Amino acid sequence: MKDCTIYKTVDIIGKKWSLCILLELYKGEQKQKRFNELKARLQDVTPKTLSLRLKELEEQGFIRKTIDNSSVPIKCEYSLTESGEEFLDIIQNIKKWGLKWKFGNDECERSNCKLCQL
Amino acid sequence: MKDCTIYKTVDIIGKKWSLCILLELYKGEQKQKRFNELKARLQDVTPKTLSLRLKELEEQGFIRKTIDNSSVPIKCEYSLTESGEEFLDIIQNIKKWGLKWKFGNDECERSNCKLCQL
DNA sequence: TCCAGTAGTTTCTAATTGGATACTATGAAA
DNA sequence: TTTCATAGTATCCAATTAGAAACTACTGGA
Repeated sequence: MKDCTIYKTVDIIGKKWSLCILLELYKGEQKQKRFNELKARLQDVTPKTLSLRLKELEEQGFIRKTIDNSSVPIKCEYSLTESGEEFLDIIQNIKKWGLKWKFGNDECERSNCKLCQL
Repeated sequence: MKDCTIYKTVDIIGKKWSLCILLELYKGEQKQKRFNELKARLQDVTPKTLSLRLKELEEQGFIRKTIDNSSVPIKCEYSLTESGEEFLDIIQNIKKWGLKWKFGNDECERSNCKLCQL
């Protein structure tokens, strides 16, 4: 059972901030986002946790990190890979499900989600 | 951010056996399944963990528990609710994603998943 | 020289989660 | 009376995960 695809995929993206990070990278015009930018948007995340999750997501191929050392200070930019973008369909369905069955639309209206474009 | 629908839904179903339990309840002809039956099918789960997850899933409305005390010993049967069934679309998409991007089809062929009808 | 902004890391602690193992209670059957 | 099957609990411990707070290293600019 532990070699079940579902089981293994949940191990990768079941952690507290993983899906929110992917969602945050999807939002807005600008698809490249910097560390401090993500930290500011995901209000309650600590730099330690954000750093760990970004590393994991990169290792697992959901996101890529590009380092722009043309200017100073160095800027690191994170963006979705192709597989990460495809995973957003799932996140979208989770949101739809959550809104339908668990949390009223109004909750989402009041929260940051109104900006999430899903 | 913590009132984000995604964040909250992951809190509910991000735990280790939750999705596998839902999947197990979906499989097969017989939609009602008993505790020991689930324990046997989800090979590595301990009764404690299974018990906790079933309670959570019931509280959250994914599954329902019906007690058949007509015969002895009492039989408890678990089955998906309507919202639980709808969540299986998401699980199916997670599986598709996992097979496409992370784990070869062959892995799933070798595992119990070949029986999962997703 | 000191501050600001970049992107994190370090340390310590707390909370959550999961596993191993043994145990409970019920009633029927051998 | 012991055993079996039902459906779990209880206890203890280990591992994982998350958070708070402070700190690092780099360089440019005031």
